[in-house]
Amino acid sequence: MSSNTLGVRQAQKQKTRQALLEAGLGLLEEQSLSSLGLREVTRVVGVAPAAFYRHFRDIADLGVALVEESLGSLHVMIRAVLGEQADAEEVIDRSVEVVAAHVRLHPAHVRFVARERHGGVRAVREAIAAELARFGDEVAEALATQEVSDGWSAEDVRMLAGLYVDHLVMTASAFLEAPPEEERRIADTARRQLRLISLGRRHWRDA
Amino acid sequence: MSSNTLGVRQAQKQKTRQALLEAGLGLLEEQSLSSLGLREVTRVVGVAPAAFYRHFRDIADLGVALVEESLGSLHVMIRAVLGEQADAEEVIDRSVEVVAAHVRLHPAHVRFVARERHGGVRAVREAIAAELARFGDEVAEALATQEVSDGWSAEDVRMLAGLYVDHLVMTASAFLEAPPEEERRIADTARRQLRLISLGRRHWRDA
DNA sequence: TGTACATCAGTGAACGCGCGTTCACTGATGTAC
DNA sequence: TGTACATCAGTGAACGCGCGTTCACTGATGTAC
Repeated sequence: MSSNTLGVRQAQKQKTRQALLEAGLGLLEEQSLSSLGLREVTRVVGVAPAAFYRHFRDIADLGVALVEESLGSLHVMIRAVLGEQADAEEVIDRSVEVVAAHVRLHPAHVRFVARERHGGVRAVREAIAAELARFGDEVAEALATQEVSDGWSAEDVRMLAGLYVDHLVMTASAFLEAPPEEERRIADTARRQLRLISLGRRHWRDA
Repeated sequence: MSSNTLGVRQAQKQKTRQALLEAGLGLLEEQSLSSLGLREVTRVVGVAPAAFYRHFRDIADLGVALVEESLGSLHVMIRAVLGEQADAEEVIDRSVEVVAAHVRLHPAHVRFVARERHGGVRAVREAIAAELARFGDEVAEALATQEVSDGWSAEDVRMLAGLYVDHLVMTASAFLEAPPEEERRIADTARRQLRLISLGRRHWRDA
């Protein structure tokens, strides 16, 4: 075993773990984490129920792992959008496009986060809250560097970031639940809402 | 049996039905509807499991009944706040107070709506969506009568109403999850967010 | 008011089933020499 | 390179348990006369 590759055993273990995560995510499209069964998950993967315990303490533990997998990618994505110095209108258009694309690419992850954000498993709720708070901090950081934020208190910038994060989650979940023919309408509403928020932002200092 | 009172039998049936709803709501504080068991509910009420079927077809059916109970009262409440012609700042303060009071008074109902809005039971998700859409329509109606909305398209007013409804649900759920000492901070953030939205609203026509 | 019959909310026993967890095990992979 | 031993991911059988649903029933309430 070389130093930079996993041994065959480790690699196989990771593969099984990943398969359990994917099976769980798939089964969660039609139920909540608090009703997901350990045997259901292992049945889909094709391993014995007892094998589950080699990877997770229980289903809640698997849920926490899914949180990291689901929200890890968001950071990079939105920072790329917000980081660019561009016209406000362009940033709004790109943001909504990025959200729509993300939902199309990772529907199960998005559903998982929306569903379990207020779901019945405390550990998972807390993991999502922590991850979204971290995400909000990053958005705030990006917003703070923009000209429009001159003279804003850190608290106010963070409040605005919270508004954006909540709006993002709402929009993503709206894309998810809607039939394809409603996608344009949802994107349009999301853009107008962002435009209104952006307008309020530009007049915040004068108020 | 007189014409305006229920017979003893009907009255007793309603009492049991209500007890089942309350027991279900109580049990949902620590789990999701999709894992709630019919036997759990009847056990709390103290009736035989089979008695459940005299009132609901299954647990999803009980969930739909809980939606109506949970969201029926909102309409009256917020219309009272928005109906008054008052200073924007006053309306914001009163709105946040009303939400905080509602959460304090009906925490279980609020938790239920937040949790099952994106939960694992389709019929309940759809019932909540329909109820919130109806609520959004009412808010839009109230907004349309205000001076600030002069020159707004119906679509734009509805978009703004959606923003308010989502914000309300988010704020209610934030109050719910937070410890008492954070209530002031949450209320403060909610007020500032509403202030920013209100600001964007006032400048919408000029944009 | 009194009687005879109908209704129906709630009972309690029974059913087959899938659940989470435990345990000693197997056999491929890893390590030391 | 070859050998002897250690590790440990996954097995398969077993357990006790609570689940949703069915059914014929009981007895209080309701209705007709």
